[in-house]
Amino acid sequence: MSAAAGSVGHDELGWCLGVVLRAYTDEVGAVLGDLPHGHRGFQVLATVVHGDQRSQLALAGMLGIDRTVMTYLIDDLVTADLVARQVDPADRRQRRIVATGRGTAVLAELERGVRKAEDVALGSLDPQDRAVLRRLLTSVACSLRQVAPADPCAVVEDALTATA
Amino acid sequence: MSAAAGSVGHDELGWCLGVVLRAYTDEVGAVLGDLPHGHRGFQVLATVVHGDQRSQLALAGMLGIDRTVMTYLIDDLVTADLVARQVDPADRRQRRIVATGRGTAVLAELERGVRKAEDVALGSLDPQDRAVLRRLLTSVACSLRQVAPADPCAVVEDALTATA
DNA sequence: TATTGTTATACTCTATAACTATA
DNA sequence: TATAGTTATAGAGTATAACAATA
Repeated sequence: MSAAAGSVGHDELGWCLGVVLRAYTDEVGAVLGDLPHGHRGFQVLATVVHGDQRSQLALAGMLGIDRTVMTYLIDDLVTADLVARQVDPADRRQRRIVATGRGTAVLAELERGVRKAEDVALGSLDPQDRAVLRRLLTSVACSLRQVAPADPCAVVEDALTATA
Repeated sequence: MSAAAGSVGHDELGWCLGVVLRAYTDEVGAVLGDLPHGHRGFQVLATVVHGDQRSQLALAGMLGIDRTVMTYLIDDLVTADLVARQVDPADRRQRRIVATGRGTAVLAELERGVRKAEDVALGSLDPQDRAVLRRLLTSVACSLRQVAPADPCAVVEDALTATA
């Protein structure tokens, strides 16, 4: 039973995920600059702009962030004039989070840089393998979060066509 | 520009990696039980047993853990009688970390459970896609950490043969 | 002088519980 | 009573700097 034979060494999902995620946060962190709360603030902003989940609780569930943390994140995004809180008229307990004009513009700018940073993190793969990896990861993640594969995760099909 | 068209929503590497890593740590955490420091303690133990990097600094570099944290991790693994510190005779500044007999046995047992937990986290993929994802992630991670693809990352080839 | 490991400190992220306002 | 959001607190995880031992 040699070192390369079994489930040993660096063939370990946790190690791989950790290494890649660290590379991602390092690369993306440099792109995001002074955005409040770095890549987590970015994810919140992106979900607000592109997603359909807009209550703080729905955002927290989608991003795997505790609802108590979401309060602070959104506080600082509001202070930075990137998003705003609106009381939901249908249920006055809920706050609908909407992007400001500035927030939408800033996000569009940041997303270009983030996409480049992502490709740097995956730089050792050729474009085809990169697309396959993105597709598989997106599939697993959407399945884990039980996101309807119809709406936002139709992106999976985009990755496929981009590969071909 | 629909939600599914551009680089939007859940087609985002950071979100995918975070979701999958969270699922991994949840599943694996249950398997590891009272192992000191959970999945990080496991990774240290696995690297000690299978890897060839054995100084604390080398372990820290491999696992992306700060060297000051590595001190505490190894302290507790030593207390649990899973590893031991030995002064390197060739360089008395360094400590060589070696597994105890109990550490080796415990790791072998845990690795079976961890492998199952990993497959649970990737459960939505069929076995072939799962192997492809493992192969690509391992490739990226080894490249990022500049691990010699010869020795431990020859596992990549194992994943390929397992796929075929 | 540089490196390995240790210790102390602080900062970020996260988790829990108590509180409010609405339903 | 139950839920959305807030606040306060404590716990992990991590990063920085200062220190001892060794090279």
